[in-house]
Amino acid sequence: MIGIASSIERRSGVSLWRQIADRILQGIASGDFAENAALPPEVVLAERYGVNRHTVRSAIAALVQEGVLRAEQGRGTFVLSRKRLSYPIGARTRFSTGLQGQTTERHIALLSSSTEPANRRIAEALGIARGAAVIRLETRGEADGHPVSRATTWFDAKRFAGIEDAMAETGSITASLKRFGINDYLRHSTVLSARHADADDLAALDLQPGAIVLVTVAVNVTLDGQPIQFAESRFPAERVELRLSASD
Amino acid sequence: MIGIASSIERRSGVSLWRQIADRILQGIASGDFAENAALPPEVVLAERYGVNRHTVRSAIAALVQEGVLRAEQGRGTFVLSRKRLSYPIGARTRFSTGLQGQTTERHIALLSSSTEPANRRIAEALGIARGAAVIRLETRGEADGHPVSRATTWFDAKRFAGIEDAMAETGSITASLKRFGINDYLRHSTVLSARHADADDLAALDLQPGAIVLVTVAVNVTLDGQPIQFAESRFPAERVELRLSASD
DNA sequence: ATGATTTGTCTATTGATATAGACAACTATA
DNA sequence: TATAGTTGTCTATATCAATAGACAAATCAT
Repeated sequence: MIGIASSIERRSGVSLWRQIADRILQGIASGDFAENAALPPEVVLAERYGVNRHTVRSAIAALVQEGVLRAEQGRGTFVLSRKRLSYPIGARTRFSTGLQGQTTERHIALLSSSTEPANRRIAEALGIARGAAVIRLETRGEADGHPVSRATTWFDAKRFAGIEDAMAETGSITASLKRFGINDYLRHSTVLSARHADADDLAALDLQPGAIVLVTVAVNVTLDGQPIQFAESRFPAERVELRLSASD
Repeated sequence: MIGIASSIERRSGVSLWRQIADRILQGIASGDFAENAALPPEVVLAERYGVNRHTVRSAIAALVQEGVLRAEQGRGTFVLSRKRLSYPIGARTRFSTGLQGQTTERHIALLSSSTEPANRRIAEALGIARGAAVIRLETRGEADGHPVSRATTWFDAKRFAGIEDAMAETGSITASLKRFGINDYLRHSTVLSARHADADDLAALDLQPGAIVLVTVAVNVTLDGQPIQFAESRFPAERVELRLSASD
C-alpha cells in the first residue's frame, strides 16, 4: 500500500494480531519496511495501528515463527530477506521454466494419485462424459526446497493411463505429457480467486493458520484445442505473486 | 473444492465461525451447495466441520447478514442466487466492456482525488522522475448498483491535468483518456496477489470484516508503449473471480 | 559507567469466542 | 393432529484475544 490510510477491524472474526501481521507483510511487500532493516519499535507500531503493544508482539511472534522477521532483544526487530516469487501465467505457463532465474532448483513432487469418476465440472472442462474415469494427481511444487504451490490435477484416464508413474519419475508435467506424444500444449483458460488456506494447504505449503492462498483453475489444451488437463492450483499469497504475461 | 477433505484450524487468529463461513462460500462457488437449495441442517454441518452447532450458527448469521443465505425457522437455510462476477483480464482490460453481458449497468464512481509526489514505485512504473507530481484517483467500480472493485490510480499530473474532472463526469477511464488524445491503450503488466481487506476496502466494497480481496497492480500503456496509468485494484474474492483471457 | 532505547517476561482484568445443554417456535408430512 | 425435523433463544462455563502496567534484560551511544 502506498500511503493508503487504513485501520484495523475489531469483532471481525479475524484477530487483531493476525490483521497486523498481514499489514506488516504488506508493508514489506510494498517497500514500506525495507528488507534487512529494523522495523519501527513495538511501541510505535502499537500506536500506529491503534492497539496495545502486546497485540503487536503477538503479530511479530507469528511472523518470527514464519521466518519473516527476526527479533533481537535490545536491538530491534529485523526484516529478513523475503522477496516473493513471481509466478508467470500466460499461454505457455510451465512450472519449471516460469521460475527460471528466481530459483536454482525446482520440481513437482507427487503426493498421491487416484482414479475417480469425473463430476460435471471436470467432465465439461476435459470434454469427456460425466462419470468417465479420470486420474487425479495431488502435487506440490517446490523451489530450492521450499513449497511454492499445491495443485490438484485431472487427466482423462483412458488417454493418459499411467501418467502418475511418469509424474513420479520425472517431476514434471511437461515431461510426462511428452510420453503420451504431446510435445507442446497451451493454457486455454485461467480463472483466479483467493481464500483462506485449508488444513491440507497449510500442511503441504508449510503455512501458518490463517494464511491466504491464491487459487487458479486452469485448462490446458493441445495446439489444436483439445483439452488434456484440468487443474486447480493453490499458491501461498504471502510468498508468491502471479504475474500475467501480456503477450505470449 | 472437489472432494478435497480439509478441516478447520484452531488457535489460528481466524475465528472458527469465520473459517466455516469461508468454507460455505467455497461450497456454494464449487457447486457443493446448490443455489436456491437448502443447506444441510446446522447439526450436520457442525458434525462435518467438527465444531459446535452454535459456531455454525455464527457463520450462517454472518452470511445471512451478507445476503448470501436466508434462514427460515422450521424449514431450513437456503442459498440465495450468488453467481460470482467473472472479471476478464488481458491486453485490453476495460472495466465496462469486461462485464458486458453479466450486468446491465456499470460505471466507475470517483470517491476522491489528490495530487502528490510520486514515490519510487510509481515513478518507475510511469517512467517519470521520483517526486514529480502525480494525480491520485480513488475509485469504486459498480455494477447494477453493487460495488465490485475498489481502485487507486495514478496519472502523470503534467500530462493529465484535470483528469479527475473527466472521471467524475464520464465515470469511465477510457472516456477520460480520450479527452487527452488517447483513443486506445493496452495493459502492459499485471501482478496479482491477495490479502485481507482493510477498513477502507470493507467500507467501500460493502464487505464483512475478515473478507479477502484479490489485488491487481497494473500498468497501462499507449500503443507505442508509453506508460500512462498505474493502478492498484482490489476485488472482493467472494463476489468476483478474475478470468485471464488467453489471447487478446 | 551511565542513561536511553528496545525487546522479553510477568501478573491482572476484560471482552470475544467456542462449547454444552435444554427447550421454544415453526414447518412439513405421515 | 401427532410427530419428526429444523431454526431460534436462553443460560452457563471455559478458553482465547486484547488491554494495562510494571519491570527485567540486552544493546547502543554518550
